[in-house]
Amino acid sequence: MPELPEVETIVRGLRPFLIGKTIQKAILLWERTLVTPSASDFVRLVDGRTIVNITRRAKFLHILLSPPPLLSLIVHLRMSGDLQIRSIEHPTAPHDRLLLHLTDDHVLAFYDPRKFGRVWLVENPATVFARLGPEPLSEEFTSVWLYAALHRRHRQLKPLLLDQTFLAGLGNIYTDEALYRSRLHPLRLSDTITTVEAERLHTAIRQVLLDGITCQGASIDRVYRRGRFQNCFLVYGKAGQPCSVCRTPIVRLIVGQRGTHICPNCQRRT
DNA sequence: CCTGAAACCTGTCTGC
DNA sequence: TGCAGACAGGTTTCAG
Repeated sequence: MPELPEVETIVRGLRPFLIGKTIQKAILLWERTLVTPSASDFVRLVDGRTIVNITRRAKFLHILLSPPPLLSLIVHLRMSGDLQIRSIEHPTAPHDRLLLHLTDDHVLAFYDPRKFGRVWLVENPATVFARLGPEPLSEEFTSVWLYAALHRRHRQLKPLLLDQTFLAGLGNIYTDEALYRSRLHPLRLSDTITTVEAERLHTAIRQVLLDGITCQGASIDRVYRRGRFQNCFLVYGKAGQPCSVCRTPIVRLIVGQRGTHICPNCQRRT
């Protein structure tokens, strides 16, 4: 489900509600959701801890638990995950995988129909984030960095942009939209991108993510319902519909096993 | 190093 | 109506 803008929206929504709340009891409903530690250690370690902050790194949510030494509760929503606040009258729903009962009679539920989502509880969050590339909305991500990084590799553009060790936060939708906005073909080899093209791609990536956040993400199925960025898609899910620039029908192809949407006229391979 | 395929899962939609 | 098949916003692992 969620890419960077959706996760950012969820974090911003949860932050004012969760900060200051204390965990009274944890219930793990699907064992494989928890990467580390063991279920019994997890339940024991979070019990009685207070949420002091919640932030985002790439597509991970990072919930900080006091007292010191602080523990990091890290969540990746993968394809279908969501974090939802439940009232004590309706504390669970089908597909809930982890419940955190809070002392104010609310429940923080990790809801995840496809069971791909994962949770970590660690002392050092860097162990989970170790391999991630830069944040695309940070100052570290510049067009100069992007050009150099593209030329250090020899890979198809789209799978490279989806690689979280290269750049952290893009997913299938925002990659297609960024490539379309920068008029680059998803199969272009990364080391053939010119300086001007890298500048265009850099601008498009940042702009599409910022637009997504402004719209509070995109809602495509019933899992994530908050956003309206789906109304602004120019290519994703638009196969057969006319390109907004040249009216050529949008084409759907498969790149790196992922559905990929392009304007075959605006996004030439050579 | 790079690519593609398969695996992890469940739900929804389409077409016969 | 029933059923097979395709498809879904992600990531990891493995073979070539």
